[in-house]
Amino acid sequence: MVTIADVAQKAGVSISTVSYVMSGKRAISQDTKDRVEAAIDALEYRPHASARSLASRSTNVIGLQAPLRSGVDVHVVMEIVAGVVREARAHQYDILLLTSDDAEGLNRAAGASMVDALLVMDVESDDPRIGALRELSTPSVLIGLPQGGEALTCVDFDFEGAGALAAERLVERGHTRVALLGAPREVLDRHTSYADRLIRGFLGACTAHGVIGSVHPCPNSVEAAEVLDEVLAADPGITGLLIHNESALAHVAARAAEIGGLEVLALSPADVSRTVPGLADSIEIPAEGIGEAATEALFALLAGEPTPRVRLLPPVLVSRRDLVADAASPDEAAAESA
Amino acid sequence: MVTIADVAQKAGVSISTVSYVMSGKRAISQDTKDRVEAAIDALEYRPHASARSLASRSTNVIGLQAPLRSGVDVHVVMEIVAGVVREARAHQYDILLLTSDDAEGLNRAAGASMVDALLVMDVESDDPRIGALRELSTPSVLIGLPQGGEALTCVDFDFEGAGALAAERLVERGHTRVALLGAPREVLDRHTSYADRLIRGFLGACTAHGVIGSVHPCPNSVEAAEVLDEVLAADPGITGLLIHNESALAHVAARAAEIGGLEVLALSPADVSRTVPGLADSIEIPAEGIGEAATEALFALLAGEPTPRVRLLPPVLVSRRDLVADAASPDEAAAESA
DNA sequence: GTGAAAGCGCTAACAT
DNA sequence: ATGTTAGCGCTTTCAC
Repeated sequence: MVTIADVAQKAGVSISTVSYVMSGKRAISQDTKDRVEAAIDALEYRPHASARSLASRSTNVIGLQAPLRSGVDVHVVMEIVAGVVREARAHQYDILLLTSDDAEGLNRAAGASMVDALLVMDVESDDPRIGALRELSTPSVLIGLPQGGEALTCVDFDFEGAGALAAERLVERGHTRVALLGAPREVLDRHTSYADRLIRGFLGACTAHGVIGSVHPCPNSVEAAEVLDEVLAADPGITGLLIHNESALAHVAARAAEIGGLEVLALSPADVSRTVPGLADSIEIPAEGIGEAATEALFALLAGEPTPRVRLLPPVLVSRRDLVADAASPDEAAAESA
Repeated sequence: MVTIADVAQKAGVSISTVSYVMSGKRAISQDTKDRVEAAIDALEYRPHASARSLASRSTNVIGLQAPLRSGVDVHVVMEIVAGVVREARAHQYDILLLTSDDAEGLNRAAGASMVDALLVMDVESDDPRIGALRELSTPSVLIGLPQGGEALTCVDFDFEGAGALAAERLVERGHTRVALLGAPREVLDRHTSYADRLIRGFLGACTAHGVIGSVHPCPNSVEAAEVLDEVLAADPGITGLLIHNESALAHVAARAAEIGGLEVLALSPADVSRTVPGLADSIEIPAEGIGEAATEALFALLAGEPTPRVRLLPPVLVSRRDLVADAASPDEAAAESA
């Protein structure tokens, strides 16, 4: 293995000079710098990550707890992770995917100094990890917005606002009875932060506008279509729907088209809703943007820069026409909707 | 921060004794061991990962390159990763999710001694990373089975066998013209290893049995149903179908049911095909098992144990009846099909 | 502008 | 059965 001493020797300088050339933490003559860099290239020197982190007390690694369990919208999770990864790479950081998704996993990673910071996904409204994070001196960001989490930095999509926006839109279009077909029962039962907030926003706006809104769990499968049947059987007056379930979306939309007289709004990543016919407007979940924003916030924390304790990405209503235009020419459509 | 010296002092022993108590690498009297363990608990001591890895020359971290790009079956990727994570945790390893998915990313992780081993997903038939891995002394396992990859350890599902099994099954059921609706065009164009092998197995068996088989790329959306229309328009004699595309599956199956006279076989994770009605038999992709098997192989390599250079998980045909029974009572059905 | 050397916290010889 | 100590490869004072 090539060490910094090998580089120093080859360049005819001291070890510390090599270190300073790499870090740029002190002025180096151009000549020396050139020789050192030549030696680094020639030897294909790669600093030993552990040695560096032991000496510098930082790892350039972010710990990430991501939900690999079932029930979650797999697409959304993947895109969030992709956003995290992209932003991390831009800062020369790597991602440690923590293998245990509880509070102990966070303590372990932080306690063993494996990471500089922690990113926690899929936070539940009352999550035991929140307490653990608060005790830790390791900076952290939650992707989600739990009840007692206000002491921590939280980044997420504004699900409450999205629920309200959807309800208002349906009201605007003349519907007086509306329903939210949401996550599967297991996710609702777990009181996943986003599901709770979406429901709150949706029902709140319904109440505010004096329309009747209802919420229904929805399985991740074709049976979702049957849920729609049941919902309509129970209340045939329902004409406006909001679907927040990636795997159910196409099935429910298809069934709604068969039935007729229904307006279906989707809440999903743009690339998912774009492929589903029969939708009216849709609200985009900027999944990759969430991952990016959360990671940005983490770096701000790490840099000691001021960061808002809560950042919610705003919901945007996209009309079906724009969605189609989007697919044809992304740039124009983006400019238009801006 | 609590260090090993703090523990040693509190327990009244030397630091090496503490180290040996933790590693179990030499005999320690029960009394000493008790005192050390008490001190560790009392101080909540966590060994510094970098210090340990610098001294021991191993990190207890596996580097993973996972495809976060589009086109792949997101479910399958997530389940494979879940399998990797589970198996890694069982061995006290963590996962470093590499943020660049090229050969340089592998060189960087290995060169900087960030990982003890590498796991590479989504390998293409002719992948530049194969050469990079071969140069590296870091052990690695590919999830996939590329052309020139035989020098490396490869673990995957036997897609070629699955293609053949599917074709044979369709032949058995009397079909003489069969079609494979597979991955989206972008995946086929990339010559992703699994797509290539599936096609080879499917068409090979067709030829062997003297039936006419064809292969069609399939978009990840409802338009998949239209692909089916086109395929049948081009050759109305086709009566047997194999679908290998998670997001297209439900749509194609639904359209096939409308059309009638078709037999649809699915190749997908069990929990996906289970939710789709109208399927005949299905072949399960044991996604989590792939991740597990690959990680097992990696640990065998790490331990210097002999490992087969190629391990392919065998395809199993599951009849629709068992799928349904499965959902009702997993244990019984498992026993039955065993 | 550069070098020497003292750690960072641990493991694993080499002691006894 | 336990202790002493020399590194592991780097960063960062201090010194010039």
